[in-house]
Amino acid sequence: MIAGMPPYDPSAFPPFAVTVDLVVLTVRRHALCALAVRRGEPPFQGRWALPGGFVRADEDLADAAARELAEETGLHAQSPTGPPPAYGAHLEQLATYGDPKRDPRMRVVSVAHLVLAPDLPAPRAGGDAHSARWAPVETLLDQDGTHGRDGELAAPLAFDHAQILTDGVERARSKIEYSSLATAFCPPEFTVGELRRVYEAVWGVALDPRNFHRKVTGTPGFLVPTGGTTTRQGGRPAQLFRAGGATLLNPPMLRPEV
Amino acid sequence: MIAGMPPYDPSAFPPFAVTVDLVVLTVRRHALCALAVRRGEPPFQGRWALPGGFVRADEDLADAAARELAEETGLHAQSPTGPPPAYGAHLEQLATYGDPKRDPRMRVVSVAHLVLAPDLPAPRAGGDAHSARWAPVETLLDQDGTHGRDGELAAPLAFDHAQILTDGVERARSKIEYSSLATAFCPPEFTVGELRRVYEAVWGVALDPRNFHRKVTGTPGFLVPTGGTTTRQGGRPAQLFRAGGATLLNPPMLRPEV
DNA sequence: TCAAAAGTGTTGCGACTACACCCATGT
DNA sequence: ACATGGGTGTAGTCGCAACACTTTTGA
Repeated sequence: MIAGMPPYDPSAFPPFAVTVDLVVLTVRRHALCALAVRRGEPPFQGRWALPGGFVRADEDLADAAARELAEETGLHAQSPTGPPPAYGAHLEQLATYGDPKRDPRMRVVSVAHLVLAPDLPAPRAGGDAHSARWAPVETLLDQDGTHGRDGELAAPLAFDHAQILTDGVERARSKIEYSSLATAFCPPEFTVGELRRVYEAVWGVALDPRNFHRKVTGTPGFLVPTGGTTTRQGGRPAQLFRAGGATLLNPPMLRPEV
Repeated sequence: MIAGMPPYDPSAFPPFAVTVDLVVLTVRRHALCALAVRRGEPPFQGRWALPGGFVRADEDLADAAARELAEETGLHAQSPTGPPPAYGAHLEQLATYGDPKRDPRMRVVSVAHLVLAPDLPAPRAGGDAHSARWAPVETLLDQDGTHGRDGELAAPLAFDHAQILTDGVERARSKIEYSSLATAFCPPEFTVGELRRVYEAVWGVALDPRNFHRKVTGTPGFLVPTGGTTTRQGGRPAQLFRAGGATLLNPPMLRPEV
């Protein structure tokens, strides 16, 4: 790049603002939910949006995303490289959105990041967010308010955030197929049934509990038994597991035909 | 994003330059090759780098990438959405690189794009590139010059371009597994054997010709026979095909174990 | 005693691997 | 004739879907 360009001159390139936006996903009450914040000022005042903010002068993109995440949720994010999070969220870069008209005020390029988090207490409205909440992805993307049980959320998301959220959800849906990332939605210790309900919520399908159990316990490195059991789901006590070291699942989990 | 920020003030956010860098891959003489340009000025003067350049003030990121591609190769790129290219390259966003120190002169955020192109005549050193050439990926990433038959290319790529190239190659390797994108490396009409040699070059493995033939011709929408035949590879005449409409392969092509 | 969830066994099927074998051309 | 690559047939294996069945708790 830059080969043959004149020496760097501030007027030689157009001014850009660079931000990070976050698609923070979790599973609550059998539904895939995303973190949304309400905008306190124009444009799109009063509308819901994805959390995010400016990248600072000497801050890497992933650091900016982790900082915004901590400000909004208190979560400590795990960097893209490295083992699955102990009890923190998974963070990875999603995509970059730079349509010249995506922000009416000026040229903003936003590097979207995807976060997968376990079910958390209500988000703390920390930092500069006027209010924040978890909302089912389906509701946030339901632009017509067709399922309008929650009129407050019926309006479409600000900016191009509906597209960003759609892309993030699709990334999450495909990544849990061939990686062990679904465990990022679970608490540190969890049962096979709880993990299965994560897959069912993210994919929006029903899975056979028996075959699912055999598949995940038979995949080396996916799950490690902790020795404990729990009956918090009712019924016969279930073994507790934590995430194993494997990150890539081979063979992958199979998403049923649509 | 931006919720609660003060009204936009040019001094309220740090100045960024935004560029696009291109990982342009093709298959030449049974080897996966990438387009590299030689830098004409510091930093990294004389070193090889990925092609790229500044995003213009009113230009979308994908448009900037397509413009740079045309300037370097004359290729007309196909946008990410839409059917496979007739005879143009496939273009998609790869990832964004924003380490504060990745360019010693100033803060540059680069949105890397991946291009898959058929084998082309020698690149025209158009635009501002002092010189450009195709080089085997293995050579470009061989930082020690261990395979140093080409001393000129032995030095590592400029900036963080070795990382970007590595990421692009890995994306290409995984995407041809579950999509029909390998056809983007082929001319408009091609034989099953030619397509197989693409997979072999990109993955660096040998595939069974008989099973490969059955698999690709048996996947609906992957290949469409044109009716013609060719003997350009020698031996018995082979049917010619063009890329079909399918973009996702189900079941996927299987990459042999490593 | 019953509901609920966990876990195991078994059968059939679809897709793959490996390889034997035939086909049609250029030299 | 023979080398070269194209293309078909077939047997064994692996992994999954489907579902019958047993286990262990709480109410």
